[in-house]
Amino acid sequence: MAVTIKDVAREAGVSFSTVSKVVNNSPFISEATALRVKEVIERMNYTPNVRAANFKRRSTRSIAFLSLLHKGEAYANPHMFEFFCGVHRELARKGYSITFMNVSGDKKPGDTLKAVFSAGGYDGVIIHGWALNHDTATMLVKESFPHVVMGKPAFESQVCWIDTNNILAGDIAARHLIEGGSQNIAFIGGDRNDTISMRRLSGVRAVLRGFGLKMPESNVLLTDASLEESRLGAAKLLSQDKRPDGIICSCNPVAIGVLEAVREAGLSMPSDLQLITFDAYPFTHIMNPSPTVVNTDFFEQGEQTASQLLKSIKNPALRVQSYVALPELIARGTTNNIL
Amino acid sequence: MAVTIKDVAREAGVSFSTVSKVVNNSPFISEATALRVKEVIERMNYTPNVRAANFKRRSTRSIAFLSLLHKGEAYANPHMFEFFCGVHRELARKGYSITFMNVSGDKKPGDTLKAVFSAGGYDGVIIHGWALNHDTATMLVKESFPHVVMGKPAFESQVCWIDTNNILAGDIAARHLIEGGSQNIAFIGGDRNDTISMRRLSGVRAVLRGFGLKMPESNVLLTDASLEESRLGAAKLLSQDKRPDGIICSCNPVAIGVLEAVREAGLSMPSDLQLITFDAYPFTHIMNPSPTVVNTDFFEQGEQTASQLLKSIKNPALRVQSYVALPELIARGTTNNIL
DNA sequence: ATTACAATATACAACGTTGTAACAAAAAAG
DNA sequence: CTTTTTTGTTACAACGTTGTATATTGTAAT
Repeated sequence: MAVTIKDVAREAGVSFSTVSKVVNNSPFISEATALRVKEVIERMNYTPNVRAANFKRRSTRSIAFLSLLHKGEAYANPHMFEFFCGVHRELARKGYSITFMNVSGDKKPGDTLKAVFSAGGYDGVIIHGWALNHDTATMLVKESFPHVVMGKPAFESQVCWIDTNNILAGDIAARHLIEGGSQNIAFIGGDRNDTISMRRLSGVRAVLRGFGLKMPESNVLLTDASLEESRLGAAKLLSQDKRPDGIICSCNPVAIGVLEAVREAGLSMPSDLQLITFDAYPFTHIMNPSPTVVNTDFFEQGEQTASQLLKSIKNPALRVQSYVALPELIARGTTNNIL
Repeated sequence: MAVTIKDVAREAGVSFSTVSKVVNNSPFISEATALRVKEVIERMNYTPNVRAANFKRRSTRSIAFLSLLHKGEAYANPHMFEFFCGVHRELARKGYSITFMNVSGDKKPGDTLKAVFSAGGYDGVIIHGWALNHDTATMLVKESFPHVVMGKPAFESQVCWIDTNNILAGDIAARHLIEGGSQNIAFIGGDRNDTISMRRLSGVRAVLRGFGLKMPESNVLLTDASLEESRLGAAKLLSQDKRPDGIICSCNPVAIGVLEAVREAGLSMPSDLQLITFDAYPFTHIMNPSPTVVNTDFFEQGEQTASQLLKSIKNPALRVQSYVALPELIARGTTNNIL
């Protein structure tokens, strides 16, 4: 049998309430007693029973992290795990632990989420935007359960979310290409369902308008954002009469496809055309040429998300919907980098 | 106030023990009663209080996943997260949840681990070999706490571990190069502290011996396994008199460095020399040329680890130390792939 | 000396389950 | 018609904390 608070109390000659207070650093305990009790705790090798404490305190000091997860996810989507690392660090710093949950096994959407708040095991939840639909979002709001959604949902909703400013990211990308001399810019990315791609595109469009530049609709390729589709699309674009002198890729698989198409077309970057993409992907920096990117610090965004969640656990009335973590340009080999 | 088991009992006209048994699918309850109680549970929207249940049951049905974690980890080490995904799927299937913990913030090594088993919050632990030293391993064994270590520890120990057979992986790599015609094989990898690299090397050496081939010590480069060091090392190796016609790289950063050196030396693969590496890294398959790899399915290895842990939770006497997940050749563009 | 007031320490009732032992009822055996 | 066995249900004591209300002590002001 493990040593309990009562054993310590008996040994130290105090009541077990006192021991509890010492353990929880209550201010209503004199220095002297605290020291004495701590000595006994140390000597008897006492560790509080978290299960009992959780039960009594009605809080587990732990939050749930919900996301979609498939085999190969860590390779396909490392940004999400980097985000997770950030969340983790911030929560750990504040004494919270974090439980990872997969939504992709749900029979009905929202099953896992329902389990999270009804079961009483968690103080809050961080949920990936992809793992949320309109109904589950409404559920979240109605329960007024502490939460933060990673990524602005595609639909209108009252949930608290945190995201990168993708419109601004598009803005930065377009601006960089224009400064580097591009006039005839193309955009290759995901279709309507890919809201991130759409937001980046809208940022791009706004900048072009501002500079009085036109982007003909034939220069906007919305596909499934896969490597192969992008390669084919880019090849067609590059073979046409007035080929673009700047391409903005909505994400890395697209960029890699486009890079191949450029190589196959025998063109070189950045002299013949510039290319820019989003979210630095591991090892792309050693590619030749290495793509210029507009990057987001997902680790930092995770930290911010966690810190926001803790705030709203303390004050459940808090409602935040905001862009954090400004996107940042990393100029590399596929653009003319004017100072 | 949330609805408790007592409310349900009163409403259903049974004792609250009965409700508990219905909830836990005890066989000592008649079909009829069970049905009636379930109806009330449904109607009153009762969900058991996990905190109370955990406390009483002295089990949380949750396990801890300990690992080293730094900013950028998800990019540098996606295999670990893929492993984690596998662990997660298997545990979720069996109704266990999984809590992620970071060891890198420990003041003294073993602090987090100590918290895991003394605090009584977890039924078992999966710990990364890197996050373990000799002392903490001994602690783990002495506590006889259910655990599995990911990766065979570098030191002798009684802990339960699961790993890929890296000696076999080295064997497969060397064999493939020899079959492709290489006679003068080099190995570039991490130094003595990098046990994975060492095991792969020992597999390589055994095969060469078997084929009666020599690998001069000058062909074995043990560095920090970084991209840059490997590039420099390979460049030197390739400029020497009797340059190797086959290079085995201990991991991907090494391989990428070597690929650069080969390109810079104006050599082409696989005609001038063959190259092989380990653990398929995302997007390397689109590189030109794309490296041949001896791969491990980390997802599957995670699943096996989880399943092993659950077994040893049920039967704490179980002691397993084993290689699972056989390495598998993925022949790509840097080797002569003889059928 | 008495009273007032902090500052500390204690007593003890929760918290919501689960598991065990006790019990009742029905069925089977004598 | 009793006795035994089986099956289904109940009563209730834990589990180890925390927080609140209460008691005790020490110090300062009257």
